[in-house]
Amino acid sequence: MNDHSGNRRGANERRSTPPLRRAGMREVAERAGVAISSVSRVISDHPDVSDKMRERVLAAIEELGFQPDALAQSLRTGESFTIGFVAADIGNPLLAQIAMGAERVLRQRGYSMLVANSFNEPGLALEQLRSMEQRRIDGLLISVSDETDEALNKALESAHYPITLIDREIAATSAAAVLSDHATGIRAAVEHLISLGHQSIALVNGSSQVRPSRERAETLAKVAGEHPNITSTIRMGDFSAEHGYGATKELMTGADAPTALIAGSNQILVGVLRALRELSLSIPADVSLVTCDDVALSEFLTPAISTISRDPALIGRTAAELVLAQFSGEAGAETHLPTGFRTTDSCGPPRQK
Amino acid sequence: MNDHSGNRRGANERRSTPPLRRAGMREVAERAGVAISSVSRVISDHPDVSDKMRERVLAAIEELGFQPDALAQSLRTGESFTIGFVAADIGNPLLAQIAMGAERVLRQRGYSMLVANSFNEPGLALEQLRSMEQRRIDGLLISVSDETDEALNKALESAHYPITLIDREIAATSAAAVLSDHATGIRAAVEHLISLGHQSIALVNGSSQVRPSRERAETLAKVAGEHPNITSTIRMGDFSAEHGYGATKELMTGADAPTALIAGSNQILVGVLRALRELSLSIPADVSLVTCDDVALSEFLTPAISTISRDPALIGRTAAELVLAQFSGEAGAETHLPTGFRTTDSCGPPRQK
DNA sequence: TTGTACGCGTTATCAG
DNA sequence: CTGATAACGCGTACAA
Repeated sequence: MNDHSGNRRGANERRSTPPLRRAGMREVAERAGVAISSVSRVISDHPDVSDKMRERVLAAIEELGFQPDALAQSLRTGESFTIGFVAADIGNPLLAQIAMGAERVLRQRGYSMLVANSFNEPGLALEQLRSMEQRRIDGLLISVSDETDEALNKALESAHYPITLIDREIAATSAAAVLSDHATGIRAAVEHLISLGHQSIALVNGSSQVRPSRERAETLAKVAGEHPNITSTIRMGDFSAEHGYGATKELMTGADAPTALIAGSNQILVGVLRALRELSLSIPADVSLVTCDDVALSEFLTPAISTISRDPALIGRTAAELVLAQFSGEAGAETHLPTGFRTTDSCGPPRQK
Repeated sequence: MNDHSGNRRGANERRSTPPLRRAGMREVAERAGVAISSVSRVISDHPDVSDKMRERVLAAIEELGFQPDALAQSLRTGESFTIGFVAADIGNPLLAQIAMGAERVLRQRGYSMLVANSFNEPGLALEQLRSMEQRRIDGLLISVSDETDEALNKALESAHYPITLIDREIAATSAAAVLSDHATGIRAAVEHLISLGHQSIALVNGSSQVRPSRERAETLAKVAGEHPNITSTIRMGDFSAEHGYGATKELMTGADAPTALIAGSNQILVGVLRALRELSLSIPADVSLVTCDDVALSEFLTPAISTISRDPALIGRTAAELVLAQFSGEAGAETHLPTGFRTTDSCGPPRQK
């Protein structure tokens, strides 16, 4: 309770105030007049310790402000209680929320999270993975930027620790995965657009090297195919505003411009909106608009943007639970998380020709 | 290059494919027919190693896929090459960007980043701090949610490693700090509002326990005092949409409603906008609006919101550089980073009475 | 230039 | 129930 750490004179040869080198089990053992191994037993809650022993040791620990050295513990036990998190862009609010959700449950279970931003470079991601392995992470949460990168995949396959893929699909891996069910969300959006009378729908998509983009593209094509006279256009690219801007300009100034647009990410949405503004196209009079994933303030746009949404914190929490679950032996499971569609005034009937 | 790791039969008693336990220096030394310390010298670039030695060792390392164990290294050397990052809400894009900026320069210098979200609870932050200390972080980046929390401050003061405060001011600490110059940004905003004819300006502010809110409040009061007949109102609270909503409703339905509003954070802005929408008050006809820190999509609102902005990635990079700089002996420096003001149509002359 | 031996702070095994 | 003691994987004086 009180913090006058060790005011007894003479007992300690060092300058009194804060112990320069933090105390170790050794000092604790001496202070308590017991063996070092007994101290160990106390801090690791070993059943075979007498109450008197525990008392003495805990007192010494308190007086010295002892904190066990996690590094030494890890070296000895093999467990680091550290989980790695690698993603292309934690600056993206979606991923930041996922990371936050994950960190929360990890910490609750006694784990710390090591993060790394791979900036869409598989090479960097691999390097970061190595760095984490050297730190003996007990598990890994990763959202690769390219599911086809051989070197990275090989590293993931041969990893000796549990892995959870975040919205990614890599064939030859036994990793667990949290997968968002993009299909139902985009299907709802597309069907809604079709019911409004749209016949030409375009998807300004992200990278084809990752699952979300692929699933969205496939679903759009599929749904379009289920209805007569529906044309679907897909512009693959990267998850950037630049791509959103360029693709939208091309699409909307081309011969048969689509009457409805779906932006494949919040970054892409920014580009799409810039292009539409520049072209003086209004929503939904000139073109209906849907985007993927929530963005702050989107509710205040005029019109608000229809959104295919999901719960990022839940994704993060689930990912964390999935890595931890693998410690109990079970193989990497695949968990599917729902996706919703919230329609707003950004979707309306297409302009009559 | 090739990955048929050790296909020689008989040499290894284990199943051939991937070595179950990763190789250590010991195996490398045996394989190369040298002493274990020589291996150590090679991987730590010790000058006194013959080329032949280096060759042999590197070959063995390659063949075994050896990676040095960072934990053991840390235990031995005392350096963990790990920096902690503690903040109240990494889900907040501002902090996520800061974290990203920091992680980038840390990694470039060979450091990994351990993150923790403190959810505005000093108690949790302290716990996380302890956890990181046990992991022997070499330094810490922290943005406390309450500069007056005694327990946390005491822990920071007595820390044995360099610290950089992120936009926080704690008296009794020798930590370095990256401080945004909120004063000039908000001064520019307020003077602009005054020049438009506003005489009653309100700040829907964040927590008074942190520097940014205080500096903004002080500056608003000061600038108002420099001009005749200007009334300033300040509503302290927390950095939440709820506070923004509640405060705005009260302010705008009260006796002398202000003609201009400044939102103290992007979360607060959301609440302010909700309240204004509910009250059917239009911007800037009924009330002019300014917010602090950039938010995605704010450029697409009608009108776009005037913003007091700063560069979050730069803040993060600077914070990282500031911790690392302290390794070279120098005391914790204080770096001030600029703040700008971008005005848009959300500011206009006040409605005539 | 290279090898030997000890210690970093813990945990775990084995006697007592 | 408690106490010595050997690892964990590596760095580093020190000796050869």
